[in-house]
Amino acid sequence: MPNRRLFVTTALPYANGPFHIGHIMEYIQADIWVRFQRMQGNAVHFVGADDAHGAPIMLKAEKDGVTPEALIAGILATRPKYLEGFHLSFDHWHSTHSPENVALSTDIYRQLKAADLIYVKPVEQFFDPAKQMFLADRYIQGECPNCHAKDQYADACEQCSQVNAPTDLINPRSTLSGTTPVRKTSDHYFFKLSDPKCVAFLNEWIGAPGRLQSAVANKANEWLTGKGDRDLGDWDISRDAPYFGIPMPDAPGKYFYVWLDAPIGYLASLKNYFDTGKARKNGETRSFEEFLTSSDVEQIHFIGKDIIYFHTLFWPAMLKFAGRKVPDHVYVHGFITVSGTKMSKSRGTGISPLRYLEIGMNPEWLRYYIAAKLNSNVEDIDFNPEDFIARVNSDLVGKYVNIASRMAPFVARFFGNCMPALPSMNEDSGLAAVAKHSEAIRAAFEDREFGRAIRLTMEVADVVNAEVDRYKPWILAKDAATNPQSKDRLAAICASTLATFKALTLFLKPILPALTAEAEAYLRCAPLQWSDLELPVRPDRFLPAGHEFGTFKPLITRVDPKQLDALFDTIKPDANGEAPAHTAEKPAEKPAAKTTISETSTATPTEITVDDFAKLDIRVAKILSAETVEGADKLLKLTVDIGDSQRTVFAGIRSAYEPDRLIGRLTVVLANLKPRKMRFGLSEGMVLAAGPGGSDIFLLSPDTGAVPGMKVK
RNA sequence: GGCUAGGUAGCUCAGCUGGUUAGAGCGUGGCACUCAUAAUGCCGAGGUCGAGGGUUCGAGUCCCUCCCUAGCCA
Repeated sequence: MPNRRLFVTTALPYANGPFHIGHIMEYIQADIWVRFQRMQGNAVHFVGADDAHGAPIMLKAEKDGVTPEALIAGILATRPKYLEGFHLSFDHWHSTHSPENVALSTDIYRQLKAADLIYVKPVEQFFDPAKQMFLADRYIQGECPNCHAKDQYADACEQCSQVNAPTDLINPRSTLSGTTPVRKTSDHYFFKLSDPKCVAFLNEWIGAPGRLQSAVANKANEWLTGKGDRDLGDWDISRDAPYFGIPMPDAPGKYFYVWLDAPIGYLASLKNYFDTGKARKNGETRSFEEFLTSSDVEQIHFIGKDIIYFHTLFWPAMLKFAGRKVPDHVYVHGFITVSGTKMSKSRGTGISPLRYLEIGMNPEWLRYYIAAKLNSNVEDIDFNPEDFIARVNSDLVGKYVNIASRMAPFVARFFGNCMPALPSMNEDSGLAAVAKHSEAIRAAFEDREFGRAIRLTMEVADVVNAEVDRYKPWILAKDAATNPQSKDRLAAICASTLATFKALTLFLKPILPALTAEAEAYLRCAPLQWSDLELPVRPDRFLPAGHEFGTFKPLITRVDPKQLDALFDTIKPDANGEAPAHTAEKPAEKPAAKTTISETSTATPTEITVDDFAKLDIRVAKILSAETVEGADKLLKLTVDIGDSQRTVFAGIRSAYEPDRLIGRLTVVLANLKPRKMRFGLSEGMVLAAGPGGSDIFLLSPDTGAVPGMKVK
């Protein structure tokens, strides 16, 4: 019988694009914890789902010329290759756009209404007459009333950082249609979070010892008590048609705000998991409703720090007053940065998890590295390429795998590839270190202190490597065939080391499922469970004498710095087709300046399809003018004719070309590169050139006969 | 601006309820070893613990002020 029954979720990713590294980090964190729980013999039901509703998806689908359903189905189809690729052991993956979610959302809403926590209030908002829809703040731009900066969104102005209401903006316009929005009133439905019974409940829920990390509880409390500069407000849960979402019952033309049905998607996914029989296969015989209402089930959500508000206030309150089970824990993590810079999808920085897999990098390297940096705090972690290489290569290859690797030849040669008997256990042996640390390692996993778990595990590895050095088995091997004393000592060190290796394999198993499966194959043991390691360690039971090993083969390869170059070299455009702001003119400025490891990049770019290539609008262009740029010693400002229009392009070719020589000549330009604002003006494309830089830069030219505007294909 | 966190060796991070000369890994300098995926072991250098006050017999650890970083403000 399992000791604990856990219902574990990760935050639902928005279905308007593929996973980014932040999603993968969260899933790795949750997956390690889940695998650890399973190794403890606990029953875990680990589910995820796509968050598929809301205006952004509706609008993106419209832009792409597809239905929202087709858009989210396409995204849903991309999920498995990531989940499998990074060994993420979800038991089920579903979508908020599902019958289960409609039923659950509707039901929960009705319960909240019955509990007298829903009311209607007219709200005046901007309305786009062209699109016939209300506009969320992010779709309105205008002039800042304070500093008069143009094209500012409501909220904080980029120039003067004054916070503006959308209705304060001067000359507001809809970014969807470009028209001037009008004010319009409509009824909105509100969830009465400020109701005393909600507040009382949340106070108790947030304050329950051990429920939330202390920093999270502090923050939630601050919101709850209005200790910041704003009181606790009620929650607007309706949106007017047109909206891609779940229709509200008894309210024609109204839909649930996406954030209402999104967390309910946790339950919808679980329900589908039950209804399709997967829960039963996973050992849970009760029905969905029975399971969820039973007090022995722990409901645990892993989320990022950006969505604490929803998960510590609305979500528990909704569940509570809909008469449902409330979350037992919400575990919050920070963001992942890359070389100290914040990840940005639109700027194309960060690491593409797909590219990571495509260029053949081992997913367990990333799992290990992320685990090594994670703790239970809400702290950002940084992906540092040099650090990544050092940790993975020295810990996994140099320490852990090396232990088996240096013993395997002796065992095969002198002991028939079988475990020798372990005569006695020294104070400073690897196994003594195992005994000393195993409980702390277990506790660290439980507490999501993965960095500590790894530190302690590597301490054991250090001890056993030192032990091998003291015994010097390579010297013993010289006369072990004829000298029984040497052979005994050799047996002792082999046995101690291999038993320790097995324990290390167990410790690393939640983090490195595939690698440790290989190690288990070498050890010829059943899948390791935490209970295999009884304390005090009994080598005769943990790894008995006479047990035969498999053939040892290298378990993992080292990270090649060139792979990291390849990872950062060509950052793929994201699903929106937005290319990263790479421009030919400033090769030295790209992040690779910090992230390049090897001097010469010989990375092989991944294959792309014809469709990928078709996204590039490469054209023949005629250079109409060329001039130097004041204050930029590498740049030339070019005006080019690309057939249907003229463009200004800044190109970093000054070191190789005199401006006068360029005027009138033909070259090749990437015309649909996202315009980039530079200090000297807007660059609206990229001139294509080859060469390492300096005086060795060579502009491309078409053969005679080409005219400006011709597309390269 | 208010609030919540964080600022410890070149890098990444530990330091529990205050207690002797502040730790680890990586990197780095030297030595040893050669079984092992040039892996391993030993020795060393390297920190005014963001700054300044205060409490205390004693503070990285508690209190106050300030500086910097990240995030939240629905």
